[in-house]
Amino acid sequence: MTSYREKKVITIGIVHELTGLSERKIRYYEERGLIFPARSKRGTRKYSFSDIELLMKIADKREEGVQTQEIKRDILKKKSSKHLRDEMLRGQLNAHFNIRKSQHNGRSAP
Amino acid sequence: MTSYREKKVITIGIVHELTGLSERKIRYYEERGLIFPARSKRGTRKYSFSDIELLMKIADKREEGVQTQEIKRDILKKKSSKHLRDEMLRGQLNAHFNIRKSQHNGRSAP
DNA sequence: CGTGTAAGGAATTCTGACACG
DNA sequence: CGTGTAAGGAATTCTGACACG
Repeated sequence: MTSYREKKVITIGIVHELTGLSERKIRYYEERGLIFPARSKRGTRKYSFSDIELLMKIADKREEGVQTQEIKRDILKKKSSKHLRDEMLRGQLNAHFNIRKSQHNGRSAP
Repeated sequence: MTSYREKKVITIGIVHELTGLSERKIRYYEERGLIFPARSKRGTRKYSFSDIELLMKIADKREEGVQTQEIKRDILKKKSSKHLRDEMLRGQLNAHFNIRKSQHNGRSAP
């Protein structure tokens, strides 16, 4: 999969245009560990569309008065629940295909 | 649809990193009408992932010795054949749904 | 804590031009 | 025709710091 959404290719100026956030804020959220841009060879930050979406969620939280530390926790929680979901999904798929296999083979899978 | 692929957000330096093409070449292909970056407020060029893919195709053609004018023709031809395909597809879908409608209603669609 | 700002330097981007071919 | 390069200016980005609160 090419995954344009995850590819880090957008400079901070464009991120500012797209989100309305000041460059200062964007850099600060990185400093606080909420976001992790890649770096080009000469050190300029590069963001993905996914990063931009996250930044907009962060901006919403901040407007509600939520502190960056809180937001960071939420992000980590969300991330781990996604991993969990993916693992459960994988588990179900494996079960499914094992069943299909055993039906086809007339015996249980190895 | 958000269409990350078509969104023009990538600066020429990153395009250079991604394609290996010199900035001179990238600008020249624009001058010849092969590619159409957007511009930021202060005039810096912005490219989409789609543009980058097209640039790589252009680079291949150029390596084969094809002139920019030829390449431009190919691009236009490809574009119009896509439009044609889309129109035919739309036609088929319309026909399909008209049939389904008339089956459900017991009469032909308006 | 979160954000603005002025500071200075380094890297980026732009345009129009000359070169070679 | 297609591309490199040197030129000069304008805009971008970076870091570390001070300010306010």
